[in-house]
Amino acid sequence: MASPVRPAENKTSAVLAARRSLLDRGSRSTQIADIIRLCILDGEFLPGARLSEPDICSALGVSRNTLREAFKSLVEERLVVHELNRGVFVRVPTLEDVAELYSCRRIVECAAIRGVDLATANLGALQRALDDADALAAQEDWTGVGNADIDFHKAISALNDSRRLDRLMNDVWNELRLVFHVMGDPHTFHQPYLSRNHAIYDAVSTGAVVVAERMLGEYLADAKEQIFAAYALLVPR
Amino acid sequence: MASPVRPAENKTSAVLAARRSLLDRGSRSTQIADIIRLCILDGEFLPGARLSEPDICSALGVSRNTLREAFKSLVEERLVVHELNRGVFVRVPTLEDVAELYSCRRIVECAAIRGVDLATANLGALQRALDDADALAAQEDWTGVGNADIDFHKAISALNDSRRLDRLMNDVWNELRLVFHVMGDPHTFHQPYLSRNHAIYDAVSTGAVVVAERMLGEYLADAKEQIFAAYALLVPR
DNA sequence: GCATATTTGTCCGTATGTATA
DNA sequence: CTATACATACGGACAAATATG
Repeated sequence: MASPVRPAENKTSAVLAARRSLLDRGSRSTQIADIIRLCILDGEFLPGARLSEPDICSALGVSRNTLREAFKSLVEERLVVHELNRGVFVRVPTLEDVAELYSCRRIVECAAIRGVDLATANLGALQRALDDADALAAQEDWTGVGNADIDFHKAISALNDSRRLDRLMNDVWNELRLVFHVMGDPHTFHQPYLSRNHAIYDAVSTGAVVVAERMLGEYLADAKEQIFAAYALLVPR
Repeated sequence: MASPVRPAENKTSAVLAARRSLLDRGSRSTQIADIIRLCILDGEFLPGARLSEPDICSALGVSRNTLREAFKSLVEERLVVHELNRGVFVRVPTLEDVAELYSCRRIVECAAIRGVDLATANLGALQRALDDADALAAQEDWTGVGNADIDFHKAISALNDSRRLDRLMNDVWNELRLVFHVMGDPHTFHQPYLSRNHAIYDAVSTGAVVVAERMLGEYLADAKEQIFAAYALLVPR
């Protein structure tokens, strides 16, 4: 049986490993897409902002071809929109988008709860997200609480055990981040829901899946209503 | 009411209209992606096939840059896979992919049935797909029956009234087409399920959504089992 | 195992069309 | 309306990786 760590063949292996961590992630266009994605999610590029090809090319030191390949990926992820002959812009989600985002959450998260098998399911990620949220709430780090809330609900979706649905929900949360960026102060929205996450977890972990699914459905309906009302004041139509 | 053909303002309008029909669909890379997508779905490029840049460039008369942008979209749609420094290949779905495909179908289609509101829902598309399937079955056009089966189940998903989920399921069906292409004779799988589609429709349209959802769940479990068993003989692992 | 040919990854220059100040 | 800036698309170039004989 192979040892988990092979003896180094020569002194370059460390160097190669270091390069791996940078280059193994894929082609340059993939790396560029990763960088721009982070800038958008962090709010450095806000919804509606134009992503100028010449500016970003010179800033990142890549050619237009490479950048345009990166844009294609981001368009498919719905983080940016491409207007023919006008360029690429960070997406500004519509009210309808918000409604659909919460439809997705309801369908996928509720299906995960409903289908949970306590004999095989690993609830550790849920427990961990709740612990994180509690600790961060004690420090009054509400941004951290918001992120832990997201982790908790991503962990719920992950109970479906489907890489494909994980990817869908990742895209959903990314687009919700755009919504939060439009609304300005994002994470205060999550704080009041912390105790409801605890209640949902308790219900699931004790096998009361029907109760848990109902609570989750109400949670999402309330959250959607709150976001929807606030967002309606900020976007046209 | 506007005439379907507006009076020509000048002689160039016809030329412009002709160009529109080609160009209005988006950038050239988008058009190229559309063409390649159709080739893959039609089985002209089979799973595992390599998509050579020089070959396709010369065949379609576009530059490599444009083609590579098209590839990026198709990668994101999961129709092709990109291997660094090796090129682009039509995806060969794994057994696990098949399982996840049917997980998605179960979750999204069952949610659609469960959430249906007969007061507002439009079941016309379901009825139409069933009528088509019946007519085609009478002609023993089993490929047509298969396509009508797909239409019926896409129409079920569409009851969720979410563009986002429609897109997800479109990608799911595209990937299932890859599975069918690997299996050779695809559409005979659909034929035995025709009567079960009728039963599901009857249950939904009479308001028996709980019954309908159970029947749909069993339908999908059976279909998954059949495909899974056949596919396991054809792909490694 | 090696030398060669092919293919990919990336950049640059440029011509053309489109949008905007 | 003109001028400017920008996006679109092409073709050529070269290094690096891969496939082939």
